[in-house]
Amino acid sequence: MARKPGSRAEITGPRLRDAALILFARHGFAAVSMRQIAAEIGVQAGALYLYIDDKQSLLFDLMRDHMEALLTAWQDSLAKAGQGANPQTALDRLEHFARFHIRFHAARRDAVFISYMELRNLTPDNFAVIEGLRRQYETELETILRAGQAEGSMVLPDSKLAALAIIAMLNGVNTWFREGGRLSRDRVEDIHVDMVRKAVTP
Amino acid sequence: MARKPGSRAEITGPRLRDAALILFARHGFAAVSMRQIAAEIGVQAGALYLYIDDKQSLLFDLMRDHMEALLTAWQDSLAKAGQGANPQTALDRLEHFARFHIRFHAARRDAVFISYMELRNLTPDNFAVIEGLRRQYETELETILRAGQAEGSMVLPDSKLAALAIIAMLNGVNTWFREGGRLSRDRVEDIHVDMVRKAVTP
DNA sequence: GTCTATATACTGATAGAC
DNA sequence: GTCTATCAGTATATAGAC
Repeated sequence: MARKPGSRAEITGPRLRDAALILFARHGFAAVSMRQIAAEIGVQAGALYLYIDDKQSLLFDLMRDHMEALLTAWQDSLAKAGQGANPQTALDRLEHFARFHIRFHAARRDAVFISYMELRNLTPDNFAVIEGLRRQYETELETILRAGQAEGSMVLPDSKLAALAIIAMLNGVNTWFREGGRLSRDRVEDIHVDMVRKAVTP
Repeated sequence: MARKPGSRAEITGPRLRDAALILFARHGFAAVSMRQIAAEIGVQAGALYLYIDDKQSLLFDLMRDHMEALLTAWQDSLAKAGQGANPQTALDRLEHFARFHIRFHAARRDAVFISYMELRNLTPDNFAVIEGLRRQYETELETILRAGQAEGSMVLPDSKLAALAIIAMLNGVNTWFREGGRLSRDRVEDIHVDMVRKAVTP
């Protein structure tokens, strides 16, 4: 009996992706071998190729899944916020975005890390796809900033640049925040929301 | 004659570091082979080991040199600004820091990239050294922010967190700014300075 | 579905000729 | 100072047994 007792195909695939995500985030895509991933989930290296085409498409799938989950979660969050009867101001929507961004990314640190750090390990075609998804997300914020300018509640010399700067600031949280540290997640969120609001108001 | 005509030891060492910096930034430390670096500067792989101990210490040296250059340049910039007779407000010093940060980093994109991205490829000992230098730099900004609070010109719930958030925002410039793009470097600088000032003022 | 075994190529680093 | 040659180890990916 070659098949290991208790082996189950329907869970090996997801476990492979989970293990790869963690290992890529920790050591980097190029530094992780297929053998390491296989060892992590208790199979031989050859068995991985039942679930993936090659190492490159494994990385690409992880990044695409993350970006699509991000965009979907944002749309869901928007829809939920829109259910209330009262219309939101652009500043409220900016705060909503900032809190969503910090929370979503804090819950998926490994995927975030990979999606920003391993872009250069994608083939040009795969890079273009991920880059497109990232732009889509940036545009969501930019739309809010433009609305704020139209309202007059925000003053921004360049809404595209402001969007990038705000996302960069919010992403910073991901590089150093640890649950259980000096500041609670809520406190970190509040402080960032405050700085972001002030940065865009007259 | 084994030695290549025109070979000069005094320039091969620096050329090795320059080539490694570019290749590591472009493809990642783990993805770059010693042979690639050697090919880039026109020598054989074995010859590299006349100038470095091993691949790890090559990475470490690049990162340490960058961080030390950053700290030295900041001290120089501070000294130059201090030569004027009039004392600077904390907000002026914050603006000075922001402009210095953007300019210094824009001029050394590859070194910056490596120093943030390849931390996980350092041995624990080497990591601790680089981390210490990075903290030193963060403390420079934090000192300015504390002075602003003492003056009353700034309102910050947490100066350490504010320092990290500001640096994160300023670092964002490095990931997308290209000379000759839609916005000039001065314009990008001005917009960031404006947002940073507003983010910390009451 | 997973195993073992293997093909082919490349890795970092060293030894010794010149 | 740089070369060639090489070592021992590892890489991705595949073939075929069970």
